[in-house]
Amino acid sequence: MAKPKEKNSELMEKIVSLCKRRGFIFQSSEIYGGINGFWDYGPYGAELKKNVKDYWWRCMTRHRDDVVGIDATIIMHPKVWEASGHTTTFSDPMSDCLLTKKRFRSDQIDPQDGQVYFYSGARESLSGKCLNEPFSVLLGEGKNPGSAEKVARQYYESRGLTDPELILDRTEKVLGSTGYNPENGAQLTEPRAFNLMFKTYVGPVQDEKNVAYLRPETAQAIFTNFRNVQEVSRQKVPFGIAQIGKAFRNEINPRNFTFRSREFEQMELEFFIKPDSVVGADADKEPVDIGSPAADWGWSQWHKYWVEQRLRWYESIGLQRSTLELYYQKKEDLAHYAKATVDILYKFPFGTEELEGIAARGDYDLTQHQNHSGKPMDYFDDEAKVKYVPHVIEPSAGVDRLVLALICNAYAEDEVVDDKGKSETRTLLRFHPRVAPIKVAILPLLKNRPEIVAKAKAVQQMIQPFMSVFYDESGAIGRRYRRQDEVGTPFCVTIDFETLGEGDDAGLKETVTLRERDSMQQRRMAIADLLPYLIQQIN
RNA sequence: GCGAGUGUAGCUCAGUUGGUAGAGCAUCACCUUGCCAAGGUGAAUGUCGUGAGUUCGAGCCUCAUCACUCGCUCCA
Repeated sequence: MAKPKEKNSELMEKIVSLCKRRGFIFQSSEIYGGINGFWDYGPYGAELKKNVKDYWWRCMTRHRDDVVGIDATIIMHPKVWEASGHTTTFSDPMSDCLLTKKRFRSDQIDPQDGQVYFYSGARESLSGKCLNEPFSVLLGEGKNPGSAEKVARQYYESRGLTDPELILDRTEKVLGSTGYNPENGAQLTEPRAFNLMFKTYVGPVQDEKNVAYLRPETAQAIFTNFRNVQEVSRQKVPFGIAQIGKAFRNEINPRNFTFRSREFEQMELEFFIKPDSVVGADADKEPVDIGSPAADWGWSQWHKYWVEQRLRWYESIGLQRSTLELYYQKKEDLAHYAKATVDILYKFPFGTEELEGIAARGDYDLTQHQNHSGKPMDYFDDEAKVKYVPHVIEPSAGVDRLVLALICNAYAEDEVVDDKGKSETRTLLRFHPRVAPIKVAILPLLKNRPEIVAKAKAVQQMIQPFMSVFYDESGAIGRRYRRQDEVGTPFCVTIDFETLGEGDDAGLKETVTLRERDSMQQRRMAIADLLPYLIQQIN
């Protein structure tokens, strides 16, 4: 099994290298040695990411009657995070075993009773070298005292002493201690808080009263704005509020390129629905048509609907269903308030990992904010003539993860055989035209023919207002095609003598060669048809 | 956070037992080139991750630090 893994990490290295080389993704603050968990997007990466966000926004808000968008601040009132539960759940106390270095969540260690052996240090019997480092071991009831000594000796050996003689300070009976490794009795470090939220201070004075946090998710601003938005948009439940924005988490260990970053961007929708009791929904009933919402849908049907909507969306930007996996979170793993959560995973080279989570969260969030703020979050339903706190379905996607998935998915190495029969590798990114950073490259066949160059520039100017265009006149035409392949440009347009009406076939005047990236096929197209064709391809 | 590994030009890497740095590709200019890269000529490029130490002298040795990769851990 080691072999495919190695192959995958090689693939990942090639992708990372391409990202750097062609200007998709750079390490943040690189000239200062970089900073762990932060990444920048270069020219092509920024275009790609922007295309992804724009397309999500278009599909989720503008193309729908029942979703509106907001754009909220990153820093919010600290009570927001108390209500959401992040202040408590995002700071787990952790302790490490001094001997094995294994890490424990302090609140999950079973309390133990027994005798604690306190050592003040140890000395080497041969050299007399002394180490005055205190260490203690908890000996469970009815255990051989020798085992405590054994653990202590191992500890001092790990600190560089050979054949250490223990210096016992004292022993003490304890009850319900969580300060020792339940597996070997070795002392744990003091619990340290692992606060996953970035802390900052509002105002110039750094006082505990001014503490605020950078949001760990964008969703909470949707809940806090629920009443405002519902009123001004004149939306009726069911309806949704969408938002795209930065979020921050002090990840313990950022990994896998941009996949787990400390600063990242989310695309979140909170879709508010009527409680099942109001519509008389049966959670076990399958929706008749998963694509068309019905009046009697409850949380279960809406949840399935959004999973399907999101899958279709991923397909529409080139992530085939075969590259995705659905993970239905197990009951015991669900947060206590969640009714169901489905993760959409992508098969990355480094493993199958989450792109988006679609959670049915009941009325937990609005109720929490209602309780903490004292402001009503309920909604009067004109049709049903009842008041209720809406329930919510939350499709929450990571933009940076998706961008990385799109790059991984697009990366391909083709074997191409040239006319001399020599085979070579063609590296390309098969981006869907919708997300490709450059839509079309304009290439004059020869750069030393002013008429061709002038015509190419005219074509460029015609297209430029409508999409990202790249003009390139340097080097052989084949090389320029390959350069575009490597950044995923779906179309190349070449201007030649025929375009000018100077070729053998005068009928080709005002036509260009349109070369398609994936098939490398070329065809002749009238300049007049070019723009409508391209616009249709990228929308 | 722990353990192991890596860090030399934009990228991939070479650099002998310590003697003030090289290749290929890429880039730029000019020429060439009539549709799938790597033809010619020329040019630019690095405080060898960063900081300290040992040394007459460090890319090479020592320590620290930062970043990346892998494994553990973590992942509301």
